[in-house]
Amino acid sequence: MSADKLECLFERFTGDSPIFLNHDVLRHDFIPDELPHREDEILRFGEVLAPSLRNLKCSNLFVYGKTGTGKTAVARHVLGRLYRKGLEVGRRINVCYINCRTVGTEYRVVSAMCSTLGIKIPFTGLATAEVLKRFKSCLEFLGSPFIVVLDEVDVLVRNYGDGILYTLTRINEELKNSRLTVVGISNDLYFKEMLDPRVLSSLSEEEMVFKPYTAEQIRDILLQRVRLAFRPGVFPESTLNLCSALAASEHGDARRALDLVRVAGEIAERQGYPIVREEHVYEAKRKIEHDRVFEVLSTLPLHSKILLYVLYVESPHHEITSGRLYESYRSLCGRLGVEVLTQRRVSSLLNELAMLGIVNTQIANLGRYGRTKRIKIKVSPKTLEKVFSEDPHLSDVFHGGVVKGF
DNA sequence: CGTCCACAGGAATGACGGGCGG
DNA sequence: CCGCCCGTCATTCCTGTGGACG
Repeated sequence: MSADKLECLFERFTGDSPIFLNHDVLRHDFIPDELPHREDEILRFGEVLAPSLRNLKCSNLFVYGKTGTGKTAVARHVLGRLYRKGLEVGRRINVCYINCRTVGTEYRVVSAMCSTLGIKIPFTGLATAEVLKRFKSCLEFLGSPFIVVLDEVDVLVRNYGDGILYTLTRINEELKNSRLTVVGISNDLYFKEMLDPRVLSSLSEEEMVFKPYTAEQIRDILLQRVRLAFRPGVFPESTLNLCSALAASEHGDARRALDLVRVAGEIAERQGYPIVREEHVYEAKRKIEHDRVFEVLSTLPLHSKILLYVLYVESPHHEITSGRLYESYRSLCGRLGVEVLTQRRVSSLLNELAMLGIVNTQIANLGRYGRTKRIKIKVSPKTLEKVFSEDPHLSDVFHGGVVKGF
């Protein structure tokens, strides 16, 4: 790119955007003042948590519904309002939102709870029980209510069991001055079956179900955001309708709908169009899918990437058995000068890849010829190639063109 | 009809980097 | 500084399994 073109590019970003008024309202972490078609849910949520304003124990709450049905937005909205109301009447209400997919382990959940109280916790080195002890004594000292929202709590329970939930729901028995309320949010409707009955009964003192949005409801949501986000006349109705229709066909996921709107706008802006057209939406759809997968893949641990590389080379379109995969994996590790993990470990990594939806696996019994797992990759070669070429360990092998024959 | 293949996946254990209290 | 404990990631050891083969 010549310097002049670059200058042009920069110049376009120095002035106000011809497309966007406020790009931020389309981001995931933006919580609008009004959530269309979730008024009832907000009230219910508020009813359950309001007693904290009197420093009373609230019922624990369990929320479930598919992705993009507004669970997180409602929770954060109510939490924010409650917190501000607390300030207004001079009562400290500790609110803590935790996404268990990002936070990941019991230890990190408890330390996140500590950090909303202002306690610094080292990222390793302490027993979880010790961190919990500090949390309890600090909360007891403050004497104020604490509300913790565990978003995607099913992920945590699947990996670590329901021990932490059991501890958290019983913690009130040891607190004299303060109250802990647990709100669990789950995408998985069958999550309840993983819970110990005692945990289930105390966690779901109150329950809410979020239904998917209909196409019309998604349209309303988009309309609200589009008005805030774009300059007048930039985002035509036909484009908006297309976005709602595409999202509604994907189980009424409002988040995906907003992604479509945002990315379509970005594409239009980058290409210098004065309005966002339907073709930009289709392009946005492709880009989102690609970016999502790429993001997941590129943050994978090295050995998982090596496994993907083997799958990419050996059988981009067909299945491979776990035994053959492991053999190829070993030889590639040798070539890369990387230590080789055991078969057992590789098996676990493979299960993680399957969980992420990157590969399909299926156990196959071949009778006399043993039992194996058939593995098939689900990611497009193009995305994989991009991941490999950007990985410091794999780019050499990949760029060297020595794709076959290791 | 029993055997036995070639793995799956659970449990126990170890190495490592790190914080804590004394 | 030391001895101890922790969480995490990996290894080692192990039992389990469905069906083609003999």
